Amino acid sequence: MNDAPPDHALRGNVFSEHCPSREVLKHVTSRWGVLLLVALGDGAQRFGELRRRVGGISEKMLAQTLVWLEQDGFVQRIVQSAAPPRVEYRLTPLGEEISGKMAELADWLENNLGAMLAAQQKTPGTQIAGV
Amino acid sequence: MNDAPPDHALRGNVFSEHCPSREVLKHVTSRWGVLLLVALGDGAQRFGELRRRVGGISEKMLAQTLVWLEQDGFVQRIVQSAAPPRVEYRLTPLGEEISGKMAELADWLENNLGAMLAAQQKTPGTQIAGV
DNA sequence: CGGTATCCTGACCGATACTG
DNA sequence: CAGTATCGGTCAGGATACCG
Repeated sequence: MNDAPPDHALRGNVFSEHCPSREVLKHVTSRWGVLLLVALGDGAQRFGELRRRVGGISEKMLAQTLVWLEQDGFVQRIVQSAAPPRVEYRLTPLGEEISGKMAELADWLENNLGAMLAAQQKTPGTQIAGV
Repeated sequence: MNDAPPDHALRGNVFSEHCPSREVLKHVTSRWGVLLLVALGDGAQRFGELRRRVGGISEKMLAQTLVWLEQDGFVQRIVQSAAPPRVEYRLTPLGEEISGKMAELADWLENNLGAMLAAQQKTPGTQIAGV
């Protein structure tokens, strides 16, 4: 098939309230979406592997988030057998791209965590009470 | 005073459930956090400007998200006057970096939106691996 | 203009139990 | 192992009203 759709035919605008890109943005930046995309960047992995790797995720949210990412075209679900259920999740080419970006973000965050924690401890010039 | 070389002294791990990086990640990937960081990438802007630019944001969440970003050290709040209140928000050097990454993400998303919408309309493609 | 405080809803999300 | 179903809590987030 001609799997090169006209990406240029349509351009989103995340600043526009009703742009469909908002929905995708919501999925990839969701609490677990970003972590799953980064984790899958290392290659196809099984349900249980992902569950163990992403600290704190519940089965429900793992399944839910994988569905989102699959529907958006970032992840492909591959059933390898059925006797003992064996399912793998792997990034699509589209998913590889966004995974790379999220990995960059995560990596930068991990490296600069010190600076942020330092910032958090400084006396806020304008503090809002009760936040 | 100069007892702060924290950047390399501490490295986070987003996969770890209780790592403080999770909190920062939550802020920057929050519904409005990513959009505000991208918007502020164009330069310092006022409250009302941001409100108008980011479609759908409420005053409460604008203020709230700005507080988060300020506390994490990404945004600086600058009061220029008090007669007619004039407040500007601008990225710190730290904020510039992460803003750039989020802008890349948003840009990629906008450009590839067509591919994602196409994926969403296809029948869920669970594959039986003949690999 | 640039916020702040309060109330309220809905969704995200976790815990648990159950299925194939 | 890989989920699905259900219940319920917490909290992001919206609406409104008010202040400097």
